Amino acid sequence: MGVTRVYSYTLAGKAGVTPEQVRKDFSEYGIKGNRRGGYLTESLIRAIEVIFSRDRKSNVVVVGMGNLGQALSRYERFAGRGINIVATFDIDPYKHKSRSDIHVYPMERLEEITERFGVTVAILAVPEISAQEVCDELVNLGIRGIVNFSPVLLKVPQYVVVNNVNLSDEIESVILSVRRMKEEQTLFL
Amino acid sequence: MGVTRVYSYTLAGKAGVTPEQVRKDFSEYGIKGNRRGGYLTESLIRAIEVIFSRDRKSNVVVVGMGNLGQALSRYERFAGRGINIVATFDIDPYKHKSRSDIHVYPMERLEEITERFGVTVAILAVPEISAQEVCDELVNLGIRGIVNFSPVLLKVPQYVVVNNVNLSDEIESVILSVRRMKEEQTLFL
DNA sequence: TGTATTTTGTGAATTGTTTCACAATAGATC
DNA sequence: GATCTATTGTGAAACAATTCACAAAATACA
Ligand SMILES: NC(=O)c1ccc[n+]([C@@H]2O[C@H](COP(=O)([O-])OP(=O)(O)OC[C@H]3O[C@@H](n4cnc5c(N)ncnc54)[C@H](O)[C@@H]3O)[C@@H](O)[C@H]2O)c1
Ligand SMILES: NC(=O)c1ccc[n+]([C@@H]2O[C@H](COP(=O)([O-])OP(=O)(O)OC[C@H]3O[C@@H](n4cnc5c(N)ncnc54)[C@H](O)[C@@H]3O)[C@@H](O)[C@H]2O)c1
Repeated sequence: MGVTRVYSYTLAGKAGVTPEQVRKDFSEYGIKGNRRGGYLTESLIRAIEVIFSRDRKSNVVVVGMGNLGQALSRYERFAGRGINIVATFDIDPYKHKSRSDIHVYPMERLEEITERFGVTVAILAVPEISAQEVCDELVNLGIRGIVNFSPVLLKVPQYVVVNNVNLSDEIESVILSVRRMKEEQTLFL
Repeated sequence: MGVTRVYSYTLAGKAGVTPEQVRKDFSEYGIKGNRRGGYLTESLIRAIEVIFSRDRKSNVVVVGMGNLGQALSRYERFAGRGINIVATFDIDPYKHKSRSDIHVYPMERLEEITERFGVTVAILAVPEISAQEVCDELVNLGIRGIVNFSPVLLKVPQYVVVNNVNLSDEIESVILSVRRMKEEQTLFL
C-alpha cells in the first residue's frame, strides 16, 4: 500500500493497546525505530515474522474431526500464519470416507504420519471423555504441544505444552460482562 | 457422587492453580468454607452458579454460518452453561436451506428475532472483511456483547463488550512455546 | 546552521496479581 | 473435655505488568 513508516500510536490504535506497550514490547525484542521517523514497515514486518517464526512453517495434525475439527481443518488462512495442517484423524470409520476436500485418517496411522512430517503440535478436538486418553497417545508419539478444545485439564509431562481453549468460557465471559454493565447502568438511574 | 466436602487443594489440583488462589477467589466473592472441614459441595456449586449467572439462561445468536458458525451452533453442551442459541443468521441464501438440524435465517430477520428473544449477546463468525459492517448492524439492533472470531479489532461504543477469540493466535502460541522449549533443551546438551 | 517539533526508548512510579506465612478455628482423637 | 491436627481466611511480601514522564535523537523548517 506504499506505507513505509508506522508509529507506535498507529499500531497501538489498531491493536487496542497503548503506544507505550507497543514500544516496550518492540524494545524487549530488539526492534529499533527511528526517533521522529517511527518504524520502517518493511524491516518491522520481517522482524515480527522472525520473532513468531512465521518464516518457518510448522506441521500440525487435527485429532477429532467432529464439528470443531472439521471447521478448523477447512480454514485456509492458517497457512499464512505458518500453520500447516498435514493430516486429520478420527476414531469413527464413518468420518474416514472423505465427504469433502479434507482427508480423515484412522488413528492407527497417527504414528506413521506424525513421524513422516515431523509433527510436534496437535490440535485436540475430541469429546471430553476421550481427551486424556488421546492426549496420552499423542504424548507417547512424541507430540510436544497440544491445543486442547475440550473442557478438561490434561495431565502431561512438564516437557509438553498445553493451551486450553474453552469456547464456553469465552462466551460466558461476555454474557457476564454485559449483565454487570447493565446492572451498573441501572444503579445510575 | 456422594462427595459433600471439598478442599481448596483438591479444587486447585483439578483446575491447575494454587490452593491460595482458590481461597482468595472464593473469599473475594464471599464464599465461606469451614476451617478444617473445607467447602460444602452443595452450597459451593449453588454459589458458583449464582456468581456466573448460570441460574438464568442467556439468549444468544450466531451470525455467520460458515465453518465455525456451524460448529458452534451444533454444540449441545452450551445449554448446560446457560448459553441458549436461539437462532443463527447468514447472508448467503444457499445457507438458508437448512441441510441439517439447525435453521439459518436471512439477515433481514435479525431485528425481529433479537427483539422477540431479548438477545443481547451475539457470536460473530463472518469473514474478516464483513466483520465491522455486521458488528455495526448488531450494535444498532441493541446487541451489547460480541464474541468475535474474526481477526480484526472491532470499533464499538464503550457500552458494548467485545471478546476477541483468535484461534490462529492460540495455535501459534503453542508452536512458539514448543520451539522455545526445544531450543532451551538443545543448549543444555 | 540553529531552533522547534516529533517520536522513540526506557528508568521510575504505579497498579495489579500471586504467593507466603500464620493466626483463627472447626473438627478429630484420646 | 483437653489436646492435637487440618484447613481456612487474609494481611503482608514478593512478583509482574502497565503507565508515566522525560531525556535523547532524528527530522523539519526557518
Ligand atoms: N463445537 C463447539 O462449538 C465446541 C464448543 C466448546 C467446546 N467444544 C469441545 O471441543 C471438543 C470437540 O467438540 P465437537 O463439537 O467437535 O465434538 P464432536 O462430538 O462433534 O466431535 C468429536 C470427534 O472426535 C471423534 N473421537 C471420539 N473419540 C475419539 C478418539 N478416542 N480418538 C479420535 N477421535 C475420537 C469423534 O468420532 C468425533 O468425530 C469437545 O471436547 C467439546 O467439548 C466444542
Ligand atoms: N474456521 C476456523 O477454524 C477459523 C480459524 C480462525 C479464525 N476464523 C475466523 O472466523 C470467522 C469465520 O470463519 P469461517 O471459517 O467460519 O468462515 P466461512 O467463510 O466458512 O464462513 C463465513 C460465513 O459468513 C457469511 N457471511 C459473509 N458475509 C456476511 C454478512 N455480511 N452477514 C452475514 N453473514 C455473512 C458467509 O456466507 C459464510 O457462511 C472468520 O473471520 C475467520 O477469519 C476461523
